[in-house]
Amino acid sequence: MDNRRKTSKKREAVLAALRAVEDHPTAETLYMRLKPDYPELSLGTVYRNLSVLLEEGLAATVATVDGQLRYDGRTEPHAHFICRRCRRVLDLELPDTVTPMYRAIREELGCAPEGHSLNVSGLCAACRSAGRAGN
Amino acid sequence: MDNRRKTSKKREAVLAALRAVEDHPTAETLYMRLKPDYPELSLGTVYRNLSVLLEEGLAATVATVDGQLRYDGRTEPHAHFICRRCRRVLDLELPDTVTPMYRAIREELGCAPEGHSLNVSGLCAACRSAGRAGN
DNA sequence: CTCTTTGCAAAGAGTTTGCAGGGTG
DNA sequence: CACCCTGCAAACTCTTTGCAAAGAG
Repeated sequence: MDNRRKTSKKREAVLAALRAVEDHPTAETLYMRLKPDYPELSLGTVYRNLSVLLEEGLAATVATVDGQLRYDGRTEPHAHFICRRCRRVLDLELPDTVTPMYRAIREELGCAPEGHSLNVSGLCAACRSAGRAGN
Repeated sequence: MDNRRKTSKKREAVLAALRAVEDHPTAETLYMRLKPDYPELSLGTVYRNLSVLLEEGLAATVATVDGQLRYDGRTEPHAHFICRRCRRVLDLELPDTVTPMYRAIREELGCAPEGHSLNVSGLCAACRSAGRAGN
């Protein structure tokens, strides 16, 4: 067996599309964005390539929102804000509270932390001002 | 329309089962645990009752692990440790770093935080000692 | 009695997978 | 030219939903 990975235009396109945007798209959103430029692209290929990118550490998952996985092209650890109204996912830049937390977990529980995800939910700024009336 | 909620043995049982355990079961796990005592129970009812309990704030969701939603009977905010090997979800007692974080989010981004979830992943203590050889 | 809850089974939705053909090294 | 990657569509899995019957107030 060979197992070496070959370069693929589609995979590069998926990664580029993921990195090009600030939002945290679903597989289907990525598919729809790429479709105009790659008319023969199929949704299955997007899923397959996303899973390869995750495996290679070039992409990450944020969370499952409304039953759909959200992907992220940024792999440095950072937190997210998930709006309960528009369902947008925003990046949060927060000071690092992780290092001491990891040490505490290791020492008190004997677990070996390797990564984490911090998602804050609520109403984003846009929805706050838009929605004074409803909700 | 009436809309008043009626008490239901099944719903109480679901909540009790959720509170009885330290783990963070899936709907199906709960179903299998309850089945011996409620032989006529159906999986759909578990799902329906879980969603009612979430709505009433009596239960919470932790995260989607391997495509299945994990539920939690504890509703005070707390963090979780998700083992990448045995897929167990453990409670973490961490000092509160949230209050200042919420304020920062509100002031810098204009978002209104309402809740959050913090999940740390890695190897749990049991898997660490068990798995010296593999993985 | 009225409205909610339930069992059952079918429908939905997101994701994965098998296969035959095309692409890359 | 060996093996990976892709399109297509079917298969899978988790969750939701419609309906008629049972249960609660």
